[in-house]
Amino acid sequence: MDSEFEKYADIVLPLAGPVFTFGVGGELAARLAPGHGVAVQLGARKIYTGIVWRLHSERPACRTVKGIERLLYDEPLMNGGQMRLWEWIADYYMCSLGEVMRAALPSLLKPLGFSQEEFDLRCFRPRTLKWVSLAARTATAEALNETFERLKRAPRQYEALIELADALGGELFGGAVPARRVTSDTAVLRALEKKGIVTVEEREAAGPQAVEGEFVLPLLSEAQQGAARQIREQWQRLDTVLLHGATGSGKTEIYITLMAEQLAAGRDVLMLVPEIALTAQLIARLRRVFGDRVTSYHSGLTDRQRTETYLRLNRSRGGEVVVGVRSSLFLPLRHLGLVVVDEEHDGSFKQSDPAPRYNARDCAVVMTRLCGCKCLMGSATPSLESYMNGLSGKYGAVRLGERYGGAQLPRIVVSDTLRAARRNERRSHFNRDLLDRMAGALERGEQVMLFQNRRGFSPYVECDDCGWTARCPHCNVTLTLHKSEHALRCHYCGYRSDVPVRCPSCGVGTPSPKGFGTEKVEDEIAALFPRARVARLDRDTTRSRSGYERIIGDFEAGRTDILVGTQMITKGFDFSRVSLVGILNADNLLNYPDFRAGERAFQLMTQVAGRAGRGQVAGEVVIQTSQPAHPVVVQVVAGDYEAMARTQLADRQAFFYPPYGRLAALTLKSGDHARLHAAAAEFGERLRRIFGRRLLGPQPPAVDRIKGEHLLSFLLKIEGGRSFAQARRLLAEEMARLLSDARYRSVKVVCNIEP
DNA sequence: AGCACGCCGACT
DNA sequence: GTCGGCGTGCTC
Repeated sequence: MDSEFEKYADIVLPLAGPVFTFGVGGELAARLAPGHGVAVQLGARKIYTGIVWRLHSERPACRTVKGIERLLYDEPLMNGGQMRLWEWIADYYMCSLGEVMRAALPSLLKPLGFSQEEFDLRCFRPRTLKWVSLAARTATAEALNETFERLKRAPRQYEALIELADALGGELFGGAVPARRVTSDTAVLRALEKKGIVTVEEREAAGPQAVEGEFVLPLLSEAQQGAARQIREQWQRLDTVLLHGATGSGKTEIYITLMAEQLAAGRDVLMLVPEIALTAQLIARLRRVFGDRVTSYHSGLTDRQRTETYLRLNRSRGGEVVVGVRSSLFLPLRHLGLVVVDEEHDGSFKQSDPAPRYNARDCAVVMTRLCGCKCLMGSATPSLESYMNGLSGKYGAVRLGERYGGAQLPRIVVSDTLRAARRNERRSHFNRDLLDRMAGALERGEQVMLFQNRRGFSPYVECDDCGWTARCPHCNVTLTLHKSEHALRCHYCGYRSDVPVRCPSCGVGTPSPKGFGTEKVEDEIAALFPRARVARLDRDTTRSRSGYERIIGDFEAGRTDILVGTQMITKGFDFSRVSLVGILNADNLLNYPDFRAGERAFQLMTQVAGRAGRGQVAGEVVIQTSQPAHPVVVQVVAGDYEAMARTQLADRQAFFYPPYGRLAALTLKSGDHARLHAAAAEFGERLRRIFGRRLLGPQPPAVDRIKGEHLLSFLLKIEGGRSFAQARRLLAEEMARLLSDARYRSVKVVCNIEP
């Protein structure tokens, strides 16, 4: 096998490991190019998909070098810009190219670990259609007439031939039509083929074709036109611009206008959105403007659909509009002119598990350099990182003030839960302030949204006698009660158990639900407003894609009056009949133990508040909290983003948190508690010798046992001005040293860059 | 990812 | 005595 190849190819395989080098021989040597998808054998018998990364003539230093099995597609699966992006991600986020490959390619394009025969079956094959044409010797008027004579005794074939002649019109020779226009019976077709009357060929089913023609662009208000003009101006000097515009100020119309300009120049546009949740309404809107050019890409599609999209875009000649979640960053658009990152502050652009732990928003900025495109970020509540980049001049910054279409910003009321309780103005989890307003809104035929940042019925159950709480056997967390399932569930590992009737600890008391989640809110609201139609939107009710669409559809059409939900309801929905939004418990947003808690609480509350009063009715928002004087609450009420940014940035600066420093979060995991601690102590000591006080930890994270593994974490803060690249290099060296230590074999290390 | 290799527990 | 559990390490 190892007959010394003249050429070698570094192949990226979808594994955590390094690239492997395979030999290139025979006719492949002339055809193979970087970016090509190939099949290679790894180990004794399994076949894997790989990407040709680099061609060279250095024989790797290993015993045997295998040859590449075969080329999978004639065209390379990715272009140079894409390859440089993968490399940047692997370097910056400290992962392998193989891990990037896993995130980047739909799985039909990367079958892995199958036997030869199985592999061929799993490989993507484009859908084909049968096309029929007249065989050469039948393709004249006389020959055809003779053939009809011959077929008198086969009426079905006769009929099919008539259909074919009809469909071909004058073009008897060389013309072809889809087989189903001729006959629906494949036996008839086969008979005709066997007699040599027609020829049948498989043709790849044509994907959607880009349409030409004018776009019907939205009319921009004066403020919007001004913003669009400023963005264009800023793009003269800078690749990335942040558009900071209040909810409902009409950012989407600006995106559309700027997107259209790119399309007119023959370039592609990519629009990144936080979740599929958001895409439906947006896609519909974009389709009204750009028609069939719009393609969506998200996890709700089948693998085949994603693969078809990938391959179609790979061949596209420009003019594509792609709307998608973070992984659409990897789609092979060759003429990328603009990446729009909508709701850029949203945390779901960052993948936290598994590797690559990349942030698609930050990658979009890098892509401006790698692909020569522009980036436009939009948010009503920009991340402090982006805001700061706008201030410092690294990004352009454009502010869009007023609400679109004359709609008023909602009035925000803070309702003190402790005071309400003291005055006996609280029924279960609702202050009278909120209930009265809800009653009013419902009476006027308006809709209400209630936000509770916790799913399930109650986050824990506790014995009233002895204080026992139900806990997960695999994770160090309490189990959440899901009443409709009659089960306790772990939100970390999915463990389920029955709800105990008697306390398993003291055997006397009864465990009762404490705290509240969306399910309980739904229950109680239904009891308090028996005539209202209540629905719930969270991860539990949207397991199935149809569930999600039904709930949203019902609410949109007014078949539901009150919608209770988690973060899911905060994102970009445009329901014109919602006049009241309630934030049921702002406390657990404000008290979240994280340096971003303040920023996130502001963003979340502002985003939820933005759901109210988007139509003609004025909107109102009620925030229930025990800390009405909390600065973040005050800033939300005043709609004062800048004040929030000032106070939060002051805190960040004092402790070198982003944007004044960069973070790497390290987590050590092991089933063996003692070994974990020993490894962490040693690892920590070595890192501290390098990084000094820039290293925090080891400390147990908020949840220090997940799926039976104990966790310890470190946080590395590299202040601005110090080389983060150098820090990552040193960190990688220490991680490698820890991994190679035989004593700590069972310990795993996860590194999350800019968590 | 898959698989072979290797070292400790309940069975024919 | 062996079958088999999964922890560990390697695959060009």
